[in-house]
Amino acid sequence: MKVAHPAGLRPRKTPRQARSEATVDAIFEATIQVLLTAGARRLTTTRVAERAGVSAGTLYQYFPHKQALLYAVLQQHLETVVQAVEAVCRKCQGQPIARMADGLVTAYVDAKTTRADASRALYLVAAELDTADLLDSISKRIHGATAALLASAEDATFDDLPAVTFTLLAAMAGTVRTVFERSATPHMLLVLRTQLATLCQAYLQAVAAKQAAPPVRRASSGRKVLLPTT
Amino acid sequence: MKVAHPAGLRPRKTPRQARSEATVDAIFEATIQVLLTAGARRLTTTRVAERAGVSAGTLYQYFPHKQALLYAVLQQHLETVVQAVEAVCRKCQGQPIARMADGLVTAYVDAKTTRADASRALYLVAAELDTADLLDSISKRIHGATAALLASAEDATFDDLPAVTFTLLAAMAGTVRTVFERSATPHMLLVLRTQLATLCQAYLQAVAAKQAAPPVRRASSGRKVLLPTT
DNA sequence: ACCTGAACACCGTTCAAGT
DNA sequence: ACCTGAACACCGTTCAAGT
Repeated sequence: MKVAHPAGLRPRKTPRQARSEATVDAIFEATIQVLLTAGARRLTTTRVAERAGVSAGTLYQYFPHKQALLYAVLQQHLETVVQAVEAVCRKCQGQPIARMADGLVTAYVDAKTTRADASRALYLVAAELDTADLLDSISKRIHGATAALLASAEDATFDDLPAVTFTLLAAMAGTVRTVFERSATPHMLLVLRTQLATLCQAYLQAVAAKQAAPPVRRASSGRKVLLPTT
Repeated sequence: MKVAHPAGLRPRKTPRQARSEATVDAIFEATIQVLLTAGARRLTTTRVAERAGVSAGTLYQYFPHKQALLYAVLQQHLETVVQAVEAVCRKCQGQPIARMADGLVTAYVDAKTTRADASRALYLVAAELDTADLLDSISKRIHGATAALLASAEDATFDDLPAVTFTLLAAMAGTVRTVFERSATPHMLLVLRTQLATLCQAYLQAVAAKQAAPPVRRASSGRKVLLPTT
């Protein structure tokens, strides 16, 4: 995958030989390891270089400064999340909004759960970086995919699609983040999955401008019947 | 307000004379100023001391390390938020859930908006700190107040009150945070207020176990009529 | 091409000496 | 009691010298 790097955060040189490629991989892996074992505050370039088995100078041959290194690691992680969201957006095209909400929540939580510890470490690291542009570009891709998904809903249209998409994603991302930042217990993760799905479904149904076809039975109380969280 | 400080983050000494009290105030204010003008990464103890007009040694007389200083500033900000939430929880006792949702969202967003720039700076700073215990204690107070509020709802009860409270708050806090972290435009703030209120109302109505009295008219489509966001 | 490691500037933190 | 500022350890970053 080719990504535009903002000025100053571009890796210093691209490895052209097998040896240097191995070096970069080692530095990369070492960064995650140090992050996980020593924590964000004790992550020093010296420590990373040592763990990767190279000298400090070598590290700086590939990354102009510590920020660029962390940026690269963060970028890889976010790329995983984006691709998971994009995949689910393709998969759920044209389905009812309840299924879309389920799909998005599942994709998002899964993507974070696979490397929950790294996720947590990276949330912390992200703050020490100038990540505005990276987050912007990632957000735009997620926003685009999600807006297209919602527009294709079988049972609803939305008056203000950008605002709805924006809010839905901010709520999802924010809720997941809030939970993961406090090293989530398995129980919290379970609650998160079911409740967040309910929340997203409820929101989408509340702001739906029309329901093209009513494929969802209603309970006598008048409350919505929510699809099961698959 | 008296707050328990976790071991190691306690201010080193309590000012007992007018002179030293002024010193601490100056350090405190200088920290926020440096945070706002220089940013989190360029916030150094030297810079703070300089801006406060004291020597580095003096700063370390009151705070055992940089973390403790930032911790104190963060703590003050969070205290403001908690008190705003607690106030609105008292005010909305016994009202319908739609009004509660509105009240909570308004209180939360207002609390963040009053010092939006400091808020943003502090989100960044929080990551460099060991804030688990502080956030835990703040969360518990907010959770307690909110759970009590929801339990008093005029038109609903909840099967799993802790899970509902937990999710509602994580969604609110997370959404607000996500928006504020990208220096929110006035337009985004407006969208945030209205949409987040809708989202919280929709969620609470979706998980309400019963509606004691139906004071809310229903639209012919079967969708909920949401109370206006005051 | 790629790597090393001594060297430099700067930051967090301390402490003996001042008022 | 409170404050100063020189001093120390450590970290980010560089660069001349090696293979």
